[in-house]
Amino acid sequence: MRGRRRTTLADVAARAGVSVTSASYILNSRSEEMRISAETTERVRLAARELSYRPNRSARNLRSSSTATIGVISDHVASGSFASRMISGAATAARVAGHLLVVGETEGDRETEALLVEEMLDRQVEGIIYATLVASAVTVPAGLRGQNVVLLNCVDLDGQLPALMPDEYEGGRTAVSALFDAGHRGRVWAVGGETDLSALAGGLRMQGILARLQEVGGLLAGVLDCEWAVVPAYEAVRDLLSDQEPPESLICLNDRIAMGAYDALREHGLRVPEDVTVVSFDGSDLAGWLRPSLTSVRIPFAELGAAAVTTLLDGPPDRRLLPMPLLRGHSTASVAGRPPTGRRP
Amino acid sequence: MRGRRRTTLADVAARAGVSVTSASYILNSRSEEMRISAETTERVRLAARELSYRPNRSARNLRSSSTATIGVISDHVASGSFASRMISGAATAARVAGHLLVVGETEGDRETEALLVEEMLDRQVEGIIYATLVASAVTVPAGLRGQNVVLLNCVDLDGQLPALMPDEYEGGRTAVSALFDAGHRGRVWAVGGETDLSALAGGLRMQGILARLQEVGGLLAGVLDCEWAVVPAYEAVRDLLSDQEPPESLICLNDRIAMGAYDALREHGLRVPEDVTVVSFDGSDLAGWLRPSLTSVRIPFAELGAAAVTTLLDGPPDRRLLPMPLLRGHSTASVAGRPPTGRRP
DNA sequence: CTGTTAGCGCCTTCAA
DNA sequence: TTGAAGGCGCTAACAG
Repeated sequence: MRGRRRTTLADVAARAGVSVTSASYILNSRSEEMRISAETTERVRLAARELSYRPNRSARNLRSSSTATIGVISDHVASGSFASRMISGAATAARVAGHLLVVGETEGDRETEALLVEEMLDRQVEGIIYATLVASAVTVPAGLRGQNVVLLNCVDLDGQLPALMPDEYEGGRTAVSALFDAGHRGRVWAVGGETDLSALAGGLRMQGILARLQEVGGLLAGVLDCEWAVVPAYEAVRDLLSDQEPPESLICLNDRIAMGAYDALREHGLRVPEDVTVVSFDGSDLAGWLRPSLTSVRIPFAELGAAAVTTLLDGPPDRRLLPMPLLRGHSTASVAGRPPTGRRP
Repeated sequence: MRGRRRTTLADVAARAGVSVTSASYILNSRSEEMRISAETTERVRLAARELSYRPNRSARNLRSSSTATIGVISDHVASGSFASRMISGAATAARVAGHLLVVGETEGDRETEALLVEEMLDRQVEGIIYATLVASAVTVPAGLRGQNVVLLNCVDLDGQLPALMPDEYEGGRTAVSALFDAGHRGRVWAVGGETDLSALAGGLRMQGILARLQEVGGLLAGVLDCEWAVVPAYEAVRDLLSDQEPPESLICLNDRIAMGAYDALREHGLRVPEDVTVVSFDGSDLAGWLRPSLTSVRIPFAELGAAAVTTLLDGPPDRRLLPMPLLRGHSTASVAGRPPTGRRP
C-alpha cells in the first residue's frame, strides 16, 4: 500500500518515555499481569492513540507465526448465492473472533486447488475451510493433509477430516412434516430423484422423506426423475399431469424444480396451495420470489460457514450435521386459509 | 497452522552448500542478473524441491512490506449472487497476478467498515476494493483516504477516488436496441421507475432508454413506478393490463420485475414473446430460469471485479464504465420465430 | 560470483 | 516494574 512508514511500537514507547517492552505488554493488555503502574499504562495508551498506532501484523506474524486469518477454498464462490452465503457466515464469525478470511475459488481445477492451498499455507492461515457447492464426497489436495482443515458440504473419501454438512436426512423428514402439519394428506409425488451419484443430498433427502412418510401414514405415489432444473421439472410434472390424476402434494428436491412445477401446475389449471401443496429444498431467494411463496427446507449455508470457523478455532463441535430449518411460505398454507407462521426476511 | 517448523531458506542454502544470499537470488529468479553459475542455480533449485521449500510470506512481508494480497470490502457478499460474482472475477484476476483476496462484509455498518479497513491495512494489503451491492454514491471510511483504493459499483461523494461502474446509460440503450432489433415496434412501457434516489442505476437506465427510443423513432407509452421486486411488479403490470390496451413491449428495470411481469401477462392471457416482448436488466440466473428465458442487459459483475484488481495493480484504465452485455433469451425472439443468437451458459 | 551482515517490527526471556 | 537483547525468515547492501 502506498502509505508512508507507519508508526511503530518503538515510536509509541519513545513518546511515552518507556521501553518497548513495557509498551508491548501494555498494548497487549498484559500490564496487569506484569504489574505495570496504572499511570504508565495510561501514558502509553494515550501515546498509542495520539499516534494512532496499529501493530504491524507482518512483524507479529513472523514472531508468533500466527496470522488471525482463515482460508476458504471453494469450487465456486460465484454460482448462485449459495457459496457466498456460506462465505458471509464465515466472514462474520471470523470477524467476531478477530480474524479475517482469505478466499480462493478453484472452479473445480485440481491444479488451482493445490496452488491455493500452498498460497494460503505460505500466508500461515490458522486453518482452511474446504467447501463444495454441491454436497459430495471428495479427495482433498495432498497439501491439506495434516493441516487444520474442515470440510464444508462435503466429506473426504478416505481420511478422517472433520466435516460439516446439512442434515439432509432430517431435512427430508421436515419437508414431509411441513406438508402434514398444514393438514394435507393424499398422494405425494417427489420431483427430482437422484440423478447424480456424487451428490449426496438427493439420496439422503429421499430417505428422510420416505421414513417420515411412513411414520405419519402417508405414502409416496411416485418419484419423478428429472434433472434439478426448471425446464426438466416443468416437463416432468406436465407429463405427469397429462397421464395421471393430479397429486395432492409435491415435494420438489430443490427450489428450481419447484419453479418448473409451479408452471406446469398453473398451466393445468391447478392452484397452489388450494389444489396442490408444494414443499421444496434450498430456501434460496427464489423461494421468496415465487407466487405463492414457497415453503422450502433451507440449506443453512451461513450457519455452515460460521460453524466451520468455530470448528477451526475451537475444535470440532459435537454435532457435525447442521439442522435444515423450514422456511415457511404460502405453498403449504392449509386450504382453510391458516396463515403461515413465519415469513422470510 | 498446526504444522511443524517449515523448512527455511537457510535450510535450502545449507543443503545446497551455498549462502542464503545466493539461495535467495536464485529462488527469486535473479540468478541470471546476479550471474550465478548454472550449476549452482540448479543445485539450489534441486535442494529447494527436495525439501519442498516454500518461502515464509510473513517474513517476506515484513522485509518488503508487500503481501501479494488485495482486500475487498463489500456491504453484502451474501445477497443474491451479485457480489459473489464480483468477488469471483476479482479472485481469478488476483490469482493470475499471483495475489490472494481477503474479503470482509460490512452489512452496511460504518463501524464494521472502519474496523475492516484497519484490519486490512494492518495486514498490508496492496490495495482495497470498496464495493457496494447497488450502484450508489457513498462516503468512504476515513481510513481509506490516501490508500490504494478503487470503488466498485459506486462513486464517492466528495473525493476523487477511482471508480468502476457498469455503463448503465449505454445499457438502457442496449435494452431498446434489443427490442427493435428483434423487429418489434409499438407501445413500450418501462416497469420499475426510479424509486431510490441513492441508487444510480434506475435513472441512468431510463435516460439511455429514452435516448435510444428517440433515435429509433419509438416512444415510451409510460412508466410504471414500482418497487424493484416480484410482487409489486406483478401488481403494477396487472393494473396496467386491466386499464389499458396491452403494451407491445415491456422494459423491466431488473429481472425480478420481469418475473412479476411474466405472471401478470400470463394471467391476462398474453404470451411472451408472441404478444408482448420483454427485455430486462441484471442478467441474473433468474433470467435463465424463467420461461421463456429472459433477454436481459447483464451487469458485468465478474468483469468489474477483475477490472478492479487490474486497476489496483496497474493503475486505472481509460474506460471507467464497463459495457453491459446483452444476454439474449427468448423473450425478445421475433414473432416470426427467429431463434436468439446466443445462449446463456 | 558468493558470503557476511544488518535490519524489517514485534514479542519475550533474562537481568537489573 | 522496567530495559537490553535475541531472533522469527527473508532481502539486499556491501564486501570479498
